[in-house]
Amino acid sequence: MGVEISEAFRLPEGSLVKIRGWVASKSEIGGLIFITLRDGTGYIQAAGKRGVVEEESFQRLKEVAKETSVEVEGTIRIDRRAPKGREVAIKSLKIIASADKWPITKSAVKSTSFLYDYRHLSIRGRKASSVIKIRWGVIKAAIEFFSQRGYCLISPPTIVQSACEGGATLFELDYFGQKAYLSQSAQFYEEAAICALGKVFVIQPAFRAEKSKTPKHLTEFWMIEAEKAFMDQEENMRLQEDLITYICKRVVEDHKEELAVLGREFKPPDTSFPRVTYDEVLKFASERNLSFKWGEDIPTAVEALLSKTQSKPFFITDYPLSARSFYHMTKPDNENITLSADLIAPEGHGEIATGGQRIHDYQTLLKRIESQEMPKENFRWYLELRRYGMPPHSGFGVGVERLTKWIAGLRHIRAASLFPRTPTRVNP
RNA sequence: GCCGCCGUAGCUCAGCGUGGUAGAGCAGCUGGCUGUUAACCAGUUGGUCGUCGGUUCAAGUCCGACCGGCGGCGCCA
Repeated sequence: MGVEISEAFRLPEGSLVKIRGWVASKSEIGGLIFITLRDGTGYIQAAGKRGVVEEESFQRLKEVAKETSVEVEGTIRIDRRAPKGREVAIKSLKIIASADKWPITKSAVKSTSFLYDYRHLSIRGRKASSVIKIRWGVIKAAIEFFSQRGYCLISPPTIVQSACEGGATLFELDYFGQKAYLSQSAQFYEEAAICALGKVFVIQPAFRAEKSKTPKHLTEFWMIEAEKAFMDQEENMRLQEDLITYICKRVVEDHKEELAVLGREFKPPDTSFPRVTYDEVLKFASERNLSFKWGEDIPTAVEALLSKTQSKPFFITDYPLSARSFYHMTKPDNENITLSADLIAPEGHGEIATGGQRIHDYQTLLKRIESQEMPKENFRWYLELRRYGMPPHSGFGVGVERLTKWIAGLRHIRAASLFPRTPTRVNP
């Protein structure tokens, strides 16, 4: 019976095993051939000695190329010379599917563009696959978190006509002759759903047609979003703290090995993240000759510098309305400042979440849409929600790949995506 | 959208300043090696020098345009 490699590490010495996997590496020393097998659960060395291996199998072993898929039968042997002190002593080897010359070489790993041109193959690498597993850990933990708190997962459409963010960054498509767009956020649909379900969350892709060539932008990325009725901005920030803290803790518990492969020493933050107001950031910037105008978005350099002074995530609160989308509620005592916050990761990783309290009053929202000269007809249903008992409510969105980038300590967000979509890359 | 850098073998790069018949390492292939961990040793295959145009007796090298990628900014999440 076949065993997985992770299981083979738990079996006693001498166990007869059959392992199916791919040849991750090979080295030949005369009548002794080593192959490293990989099956998605782990790596194990298999050693074939002439005379011990059946002769036909030994010939196949000599010919086998990197990334061939094989079935190896042999016995577990404890041997300190083997990686992790254990290997399979090969008795026989079957070739399941042969492989051409493998293009991902030692020098190829130096070339970002080559690795992403060959992403369909380079994801087999130890580091690439570890990141994908960590990303799964992030999503899995988020599902656990919301599930424990009684949130309902909803799956809104990603083909939409109303834009949550600015219209300039929408991917337009022809929907049987009508204009439609790829969704930038599920937020509007969550707002509709909370009046049916109370508290909801979403895990699905979002699309932004921004030609942003930075280490933290993808044109297609996944968001974890949540929205809750009767929740104010204060409770909203606490919810984000709890979520991020939970995810970090769970990923560290479940993915020690993957983090080690990446050389990442990650300490999960304890709860209660610092809060900095927009005005304090402005002051921080002007003290360092990086000043910007009140009302503008915070420049990358300022955010990065601030982020490097922190050891855990922190909120930037009280953003000016001019730097925010139309639906944000403003403070009761200042209509120029929104009840919203960005959550910034430390070590210069930058923004990982944004949240805020939404306008729940019909007239206020109508005035806001009109004052920003937005196409009212596209927001008809969104506005209409405010005529049928819409309570105060808040929510937020976390970028899955940005969170993964921080936890895994990645230099670029594209490494957190299986097949990243960036302004210069839509294939493979 | 703006600024900068780069396109030469499957990969990483040298060659370009001062124009004159294309180089190295890695990978592959062949042979050797019974404990490799980025193995080692010997041999060897492999080229539309991104594309188009210009200058010149002659262009990988000089000039122009374009295309592609990377890094950063802006915009944004």
